[in-house]
Amino acid sequence: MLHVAEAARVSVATVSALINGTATVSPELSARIEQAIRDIGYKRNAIARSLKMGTTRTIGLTVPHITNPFFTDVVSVIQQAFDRAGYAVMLCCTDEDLNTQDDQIKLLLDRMVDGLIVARVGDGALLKGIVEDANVPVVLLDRICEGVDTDAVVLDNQRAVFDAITYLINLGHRRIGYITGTSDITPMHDRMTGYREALQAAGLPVSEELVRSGNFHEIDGYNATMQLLSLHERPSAIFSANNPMVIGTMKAIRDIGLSCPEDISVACFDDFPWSDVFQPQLTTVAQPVQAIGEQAANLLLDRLAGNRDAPPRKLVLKGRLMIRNSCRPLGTVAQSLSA
Amino acid sequence: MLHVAEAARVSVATVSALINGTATVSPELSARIEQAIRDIGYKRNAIARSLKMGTTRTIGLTVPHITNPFFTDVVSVIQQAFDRAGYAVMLCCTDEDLNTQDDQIKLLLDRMVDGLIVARVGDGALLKGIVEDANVPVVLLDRICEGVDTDAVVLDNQRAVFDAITYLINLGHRRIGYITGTSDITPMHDRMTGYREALQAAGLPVSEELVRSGNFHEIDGYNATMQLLSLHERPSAIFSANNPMVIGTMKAIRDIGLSCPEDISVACFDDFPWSDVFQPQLTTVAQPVQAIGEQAANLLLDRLAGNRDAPPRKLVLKGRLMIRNSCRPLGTVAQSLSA
DNA sequence: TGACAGGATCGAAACGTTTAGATTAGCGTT
DNA sequence: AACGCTAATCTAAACGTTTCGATCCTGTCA
Repeated sequence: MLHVAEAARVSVATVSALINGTATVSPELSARIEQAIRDIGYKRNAIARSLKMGTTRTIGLTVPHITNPFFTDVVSVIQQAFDRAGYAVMLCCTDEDLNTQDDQIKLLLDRMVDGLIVARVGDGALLKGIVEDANVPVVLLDRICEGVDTDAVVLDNQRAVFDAITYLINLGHRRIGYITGTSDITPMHDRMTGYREALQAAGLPVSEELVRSGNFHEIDGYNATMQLLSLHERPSAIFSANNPMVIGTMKAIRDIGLSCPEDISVACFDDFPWSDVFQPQLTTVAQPVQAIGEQAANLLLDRLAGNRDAPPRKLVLKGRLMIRNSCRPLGTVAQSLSA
Repeated sequence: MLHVAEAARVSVATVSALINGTATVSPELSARIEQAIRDIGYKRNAIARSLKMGTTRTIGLTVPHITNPFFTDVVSVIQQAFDRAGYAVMLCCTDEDLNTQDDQIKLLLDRMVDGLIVARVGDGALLKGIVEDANVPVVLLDRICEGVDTDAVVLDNQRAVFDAITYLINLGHRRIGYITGTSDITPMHDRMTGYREALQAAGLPVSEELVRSGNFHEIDGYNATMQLLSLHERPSAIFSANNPMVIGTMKAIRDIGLSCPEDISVACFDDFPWSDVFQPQLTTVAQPVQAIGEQAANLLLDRLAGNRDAPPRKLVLKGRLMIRNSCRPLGTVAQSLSA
């Protein structure tokens, strides 16, 4: 900018005034300055501007795994929303690791992001500190934190799983295997609650041997399924509470020589774009990814627009059971239901 | 930092020296400073540091669509690599739009990213300017630019498609539909060349009616497939040169009442994690995503480490044909091959 | 004609760092 | 006792903006 000012024979203050439109500058100086800008190829340095203004027009976004299609979609929506609003987004993947998450959030804060959208991992102790220090607005995505009072958009996980399990029960399934992620995050906890409640509501026992947990990866789903399938009395259906893990479930079923839905029914949380075109067409609980992403972006943009003091808002969206053909009715349906 | 300095009764220079280890500071001052840092909860402002140092330890990454599984995976790998190296990554999705891409790259440069990884869109005129102005190192990903002389990592697209089409031909297919993306980017161009050459090598005609192009989205694949399937003499196999479009292809096949591979064989570019577990198990050309991401990251990290003057390096990796069960041999194989 | 309002322009401080160079203190040599 | 050397510390400028308040000019009005 100094060079521009010199070339146009004006002060830097005038250049700044013209660029930002913060004061009127005469036509002739404007012309000179604009010419100089073109000649020099000047571009305003956003870092210097950020330092002075105290705002970076950048937000931080952390998710556990970007390869999980649910997060992929949400990230995509959020990215677009902030792009439209003229914000850049720094993306971090925490790989479901608490320390990684802490490091990344610190890194983002060091870089003076204006806001944070976090699909958190672990117990959120650091997050609590951040929110309370209240330097930047943060919105929680998908997963909320007990002690942390801030904006959030989540799914009614309990209800969604309740409905899915109830659907399986109505098909005649009595032994329903359940594969969960680590239970220290709310969605996994709530989904598990939905599972238990559905069984209880149907008067069925909750057998611990039917519940397995893994760390969200395909391999974990594979191992969990292997265990379920080698039970003395194996389940007739399996519900996987997480999207990548269900791939592992399907591989395990294949490797053990069974087929779905003939030998075993499968349903899972989170939809895939290809669910209704490959066989078996998976019955899933679809999250409204578009809405989730947009709402999260809107909540944060609203705070960034200056609405800092409004009380925390918590949006709870509804999942939708997408019934396809990966779950089959058991022969005993009629009797079981009438029993 | 000023506050820390005051609290510890030292100068800011000493605080800086201690934090960065750029000079020795006596044990007693160190203790006082560290205490003050803890008391105040001081965190270094990365923006101010960036301004002074001229480096942000942030890189920009632009891809056309993050929801394309190929890019999802590559982004994930790149993100991890830079995370390990202490860099943040700003992610932009250009949505296959040239103007969007230009805007985003400008935005990234304004923010003084230290480097750029670009899976480009369009003819790359702006990119050429950027690379030539040589302020920041850029590595091209997946797609190269004619006039732009910079680091790049790409696939041998031509060979990969040549092999895939040859495979179909060996199965006995003679009319092979081909669905491409817009041909202004190198991979699409090269893949198309591979298609033509494979046909020519087998002495088959290249019929323009069998070639359809779309804009990379599922719906484009759907429409293109619909057109191919309504041809007077419809193809016995379809190859989709892009990953999301093949979903559209499968939907079109389903909607028209055909099935794969019984009525029509399908293969495509880019692998899916679930390819070998759902039916039909798609035959695909798998790109080495892990290697691509790592190589791209390494090329850029090497430049960032100071190796600015080395000549541009272009890495060409090989695809791998993953043969599954979505392509069936035609009855006429024996005769055709011996003919 | 002189005072003054108002618009255009400018000078300089500030944002929070890093760092070159100056200063100081301590200590062994001669 | 004077000297020089080294290590520790400090002062102040610089990075590229924004912005407050000051200055300058022009024209209007009494």
